[in-house]
Amino acid sequence: MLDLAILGLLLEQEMHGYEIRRRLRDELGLFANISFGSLYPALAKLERNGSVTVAAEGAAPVTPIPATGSLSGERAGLRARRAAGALTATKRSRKVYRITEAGQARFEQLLADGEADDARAFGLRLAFARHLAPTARLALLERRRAQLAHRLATDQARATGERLDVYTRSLVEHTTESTAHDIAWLDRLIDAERSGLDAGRPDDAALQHPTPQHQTQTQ
Amino acid sequence: MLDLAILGLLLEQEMHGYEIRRRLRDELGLFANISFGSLYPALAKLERNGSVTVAAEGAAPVTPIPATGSLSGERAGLRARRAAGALTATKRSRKVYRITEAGQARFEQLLADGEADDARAFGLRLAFARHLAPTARLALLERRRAQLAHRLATDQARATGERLDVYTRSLVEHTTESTAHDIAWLDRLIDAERSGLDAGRPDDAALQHPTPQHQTQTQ
DNA sequence: ATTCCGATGTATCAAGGCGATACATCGGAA
DNA sequence: TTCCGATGTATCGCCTTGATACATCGGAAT
Repeated sequence: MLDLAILGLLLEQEMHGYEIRRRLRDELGLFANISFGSLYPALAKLERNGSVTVAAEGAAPVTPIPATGSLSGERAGLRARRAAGALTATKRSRKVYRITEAGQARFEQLLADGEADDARAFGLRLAFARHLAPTARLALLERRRAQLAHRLATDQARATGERLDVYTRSLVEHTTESTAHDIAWLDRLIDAERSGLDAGRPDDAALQHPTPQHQTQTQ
Repeated sequence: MLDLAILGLLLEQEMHGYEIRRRLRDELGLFANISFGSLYPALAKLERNGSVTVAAEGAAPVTPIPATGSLSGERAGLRARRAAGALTATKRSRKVYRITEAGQARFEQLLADGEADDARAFGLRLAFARHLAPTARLALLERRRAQLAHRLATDQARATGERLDVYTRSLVEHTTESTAHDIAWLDRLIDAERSGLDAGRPDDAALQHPTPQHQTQTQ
């Protein structure tokens, strides 16, 4: 899940961890704050399995870590070292990540494999929907719509059936409205998507069966 | 977080784990499916710290299985007993939990301590809002409103500033709309809450704010 | 009638996300 | 000068999730 976000960003340009987080927060808005406790392990894992490589930067900070038995080393230590002019005058440590071909393949697989489309995963996939084939894009939207429609049904059943106190009832009703709102939005997206399909490839649009053999694309 | 949900349900009546899950799913709708991997550890922890007690089970008219001479009748009950090889053919194993006074105190503390009001936590607190004092209830709503107002501001900035592709833009815009919708809902709840305060305790209402209308006090 | 199956019920495990914290460097404000 | 906040990498403990295992019960299909 986080892998998808990371690879999707690296697809456009290489960058380091901190910036991945910033982009996710400032541009996508998806996931206000990805925690570093998620981000760095994810990057390490992606590097391990060959999806990304490190194009090192700023020379690694050589200062070998004193293998913390006691972390009591305080800022005093830092200050003293700097004052003493102790070197390690290295650059800022920074690891710039670049996506590999294996990583691109992994990205496409994660993007298409539509399991578990919760709100987060769906939002993420939609944000990268431009990398999907038109039919896959449509499938994504319709899958999500089906899920929401199902949820709407159970929510409405709950709202009508139970005897709830004022606050719970208000919550349930508002949840139902929100879901309906989401569905309406998806319907607009689906319509737009279908129009695009009709315009671009009238043959495919007319056919229910894909038959992707003779796609004379105008791409 | 889950503790709050569990204690809140046990407040009304004692029940066992599976039913807690069912109630959360069917009645509250909050958290479609709380996983057992969350539920049982949480119950164990609550029992350990004295918030709940187990009103042991197995009971019910049993018909203790006229054993066919073999061990087949003693498969019942508790794993410890099985390990010990003891016999006692009890009923289905079922642990009914009951909230203690310490648990009630814990519930009230969790409900009031409004840290970290994400959508889940807020929904949960609202579902139990009837257990809050009117002023605390109002505070809960206003805290949530402030958070959403802040988010709306940053979302709008994002929507106007960046150059985004069609899908991302649609996502951002829809997110913004949804947040605005949520805020409008909260405003209705807040107004209703203030009316209640005014009617019930005009003194308190006078102390709240000079103006009956709240305004966007973000930033 | 017996067998099979789905609902009920408790429990654990691996994977992963999150918040807090540590460590480290730099530029600018006080 | 000193202190502070932004940038930057990394780890730890806690919690949630999804999958899985085990066990029992009532009813439907054979």
